[in-house]
Amino acid sequence: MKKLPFIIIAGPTAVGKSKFAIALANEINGEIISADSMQVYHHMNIGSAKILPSEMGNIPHHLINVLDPKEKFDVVRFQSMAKDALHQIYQRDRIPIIAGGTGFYIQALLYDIDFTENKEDKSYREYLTSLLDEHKEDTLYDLLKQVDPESCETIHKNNWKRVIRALEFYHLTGKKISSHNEVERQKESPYNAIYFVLTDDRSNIYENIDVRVDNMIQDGLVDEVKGLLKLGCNRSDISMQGLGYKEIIAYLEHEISLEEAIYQIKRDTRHFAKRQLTWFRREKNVVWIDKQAFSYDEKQILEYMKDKIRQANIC
RNA sequence: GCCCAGAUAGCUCAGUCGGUAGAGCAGAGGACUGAAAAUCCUCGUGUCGCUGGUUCGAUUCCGGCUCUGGGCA
Repeated sequence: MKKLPFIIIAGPTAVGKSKFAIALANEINGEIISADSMQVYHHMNIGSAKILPSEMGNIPHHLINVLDPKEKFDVVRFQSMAKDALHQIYQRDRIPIIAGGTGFYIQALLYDIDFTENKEDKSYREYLTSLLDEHKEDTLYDLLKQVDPESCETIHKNNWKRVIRALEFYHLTGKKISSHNEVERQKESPYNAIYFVLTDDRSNIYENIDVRVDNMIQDGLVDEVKGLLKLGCNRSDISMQGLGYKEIIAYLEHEISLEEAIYQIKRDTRHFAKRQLTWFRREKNVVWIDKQAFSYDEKQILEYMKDKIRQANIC
């Protein structure tokens, strides 16, 4: 049975992924699935650097503007929504192009990682978090040592989110997350995929970020955040943990100056871009596209992508 | 013009009771399998402003100079 086609265009923030995704979609009869944890939300246009409907051409975009900012969004939800979108696209006999910067989400979809094992248990997570609040992180780590010592070898003591998740996983399934991960890691993708990572000279990426953040402020980021607060959003919402949102909230609550908020957004976005690159570097079989190596010639880059897609016999 | 305080890593600064120096931030690398725009780990040699002097030895003490703040005229 022939595997289904699956094209990924990833890369750090502000390299211009969406533009290439649209251009490619036009040429190969594609539709775009966004792999972005913030662009899924309504009312978060400026800070998430969402493309405007007018920029989408006639290309259908999935997973953009589909959730209320009060709603939770995570890998599992992404995976299930993205799979729905995939089925629709295959039914129309078109090619899915997964575009975005959230490597974790892309991985979950590409390898069809299994997350279905358990339901949620809020009270247990709350209990674990309360240990943290009482500064009993040693107790937390000791719990994990008893239950899943292998995980303690890979999860650092200070990484409380992962320590809590590992404990939670054991609590809910009676199995070690370390062995679960071991199994999932072996998985081969069910798709006939090609994984492009668009990149650029580091200093150019950083410059683009600075310019982009300044533009966001000019375009009214502060008002956008004010509006979100009026809708009832607050710091505890996942959506409000996004870059540009948490800092502006801190500014609006008089914790920092606007100047400081802008500085932090730029700095943290730079850190984020760096982390994204770390992720893609360790991903296997990635086709790197350094814009500089193509002298920033978009046509040339597009041709290169099409060649690679043909060579890989994707479509 | 005079007085005072500074001058040390890209930035902000600490320190060396004289034996050539260290934090935070920035920056770099890494991890990540139900918060991922999240969370976490690792990495610090630089004419210690310039120039004389004292000393076995000065970035550290003393003098002069330059620059930067602040004050007095």
